[in-house]
Amino acid sequence: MKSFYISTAISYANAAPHIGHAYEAIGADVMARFKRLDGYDVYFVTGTDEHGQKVEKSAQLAGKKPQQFVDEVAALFEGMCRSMNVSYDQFIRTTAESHKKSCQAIWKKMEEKGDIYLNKYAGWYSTRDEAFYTEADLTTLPNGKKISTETKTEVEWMEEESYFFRLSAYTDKLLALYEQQPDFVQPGFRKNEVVSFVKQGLRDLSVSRTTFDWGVPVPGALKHIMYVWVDALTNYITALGYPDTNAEKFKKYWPCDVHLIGKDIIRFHAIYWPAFLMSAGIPVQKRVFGHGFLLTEGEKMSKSLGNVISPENLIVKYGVDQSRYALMREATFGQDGDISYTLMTTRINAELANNLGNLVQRTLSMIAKNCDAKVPTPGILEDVDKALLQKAGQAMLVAVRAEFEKMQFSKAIEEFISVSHAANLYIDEQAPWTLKKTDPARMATVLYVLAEVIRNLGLIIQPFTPVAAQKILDQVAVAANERDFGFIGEAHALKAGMPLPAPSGVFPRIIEDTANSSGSAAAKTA
RNA sequence: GGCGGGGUAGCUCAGUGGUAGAGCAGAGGAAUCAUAAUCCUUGUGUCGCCGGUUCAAAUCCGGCCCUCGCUACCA
Repeated sequence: MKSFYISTAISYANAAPHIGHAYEAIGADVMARFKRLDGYDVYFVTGTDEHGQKVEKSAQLAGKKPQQFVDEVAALFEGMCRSMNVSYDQFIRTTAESHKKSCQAIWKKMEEKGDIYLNKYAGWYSTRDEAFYTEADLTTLPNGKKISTETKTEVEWMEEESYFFRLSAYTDKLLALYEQQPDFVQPGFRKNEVVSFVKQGLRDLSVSRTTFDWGVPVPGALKHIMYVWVDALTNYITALGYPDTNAEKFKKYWPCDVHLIGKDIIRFHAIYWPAFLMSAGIPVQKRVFGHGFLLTEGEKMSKSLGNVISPENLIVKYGVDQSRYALMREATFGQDGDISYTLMTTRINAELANNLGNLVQRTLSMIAKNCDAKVPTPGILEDVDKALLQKAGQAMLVAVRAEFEKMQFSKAIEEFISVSHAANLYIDEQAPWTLKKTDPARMATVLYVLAEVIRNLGLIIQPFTPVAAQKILDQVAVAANERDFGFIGEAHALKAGMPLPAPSGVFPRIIEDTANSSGSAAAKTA
């Protein structure tokens, strides 16, 4: 069985999860579910990045021990994933003992390779910004003092003993990697950015700190704490059992098929991480996909603007499946996307409720009333019937699969929504309510074809709306073990005469409370 | 400043040489099985601006304007 390993970035555990975390987790989940249904042995990892100075400080501010603090934050992230029905196989935390061992092991490998050396890290440091600046970022004032051009804060020259990673030695190897694996960084425009960055030439990377304690100690130099990115990136192999490269999971799933991350951390994943892996003698991952950010009405969400759309609010307003669908549908994955309650409500109503939900409802209720609540017995299929079945069968799977390969989830949705539209058109043209009086046998054929289309649609939507999909499949009496994509298409068509349960609505229309359109409209129950 | 994207119907976008397209929103109609859902019809838009190449340009070339991203050690 082909394997497929997908990871999200591990979320930095200094604050509670927000919609961006949910977006990434759902994107990875949709992909993971698709691959499982499409016959892959999938391993899906998400988790939290719990070390570093910021966590240490946030814990202090909260009056808590760092470990207690991250325990609580990690629980929030895990809870968010569960509430969004994210089917991860492992939730990894960087404070786990196994992870420290893994980090120290990869460090030693890089050291053995000769890529780690001790030196001084020196630069212009702003205490207020907690950041180093390069000469180019600074403005010299008339009095000779230097300030950050952007933040206007004063900087001072700092020197700190630090271990360095010989990143400069990997410039050519990385460029060769991007050349040999054209899809290594996606979307393509991100790859261009990465390549042009690397082409400038890479400087060695400071990979340890001595100014705080909350992290993984450098082996043999305990006052040094590993730079958080060495720590964080290594989670992807810790999760598979590293440093035991003979571990069953490691052998089965590494190299990772896709690291799904936000566009802001592409450099770490597309440059540092493969360099670390090459240094440590570990095969590099196959792909890095940087998704965009969610905006609302063209603006960043922020508490001060009061325009924050939270995962919890989405679930309350729309339900889990609909929220997942709206997020995956509204934005082109890879680019920034604009979401708002207005846009999402419109989308959910137009596509899930009116188009797909109503197709299921109108078909199944006709079958319940006119076909003895059983899968109708079809007569000879006409060309229109065959055409629709074909469109809803293998052809749909092939088209959707092609979009998943590119992680173009919104396009994948368009593919099956167009099938649903075709089915609605077919009903209107065939008018089974008229055939009921003129040609009941033909009516049975039409309703059979529709039920079969609904079966295929129920199968294909599972990655996006897993719960609703199960309800639909239950309503057309599809056995629990016949719900993977191998069952899409005519070879596994519904058997006439199977008794069907009473139909009930799956995707209710969202009724906006006009008095408070941005807040708490309720979904009418079906 | 350098490099790279974009600028097409009210909105989101597709369209890389040959009479401008889709979805949503709006308007009209049909139908009535269904979640006031469905289906059909309906788009005269200076295709950012100026100039050039061509029989022919949204599509190629040059210039300009606007906008977005990247331009290393917080993550």
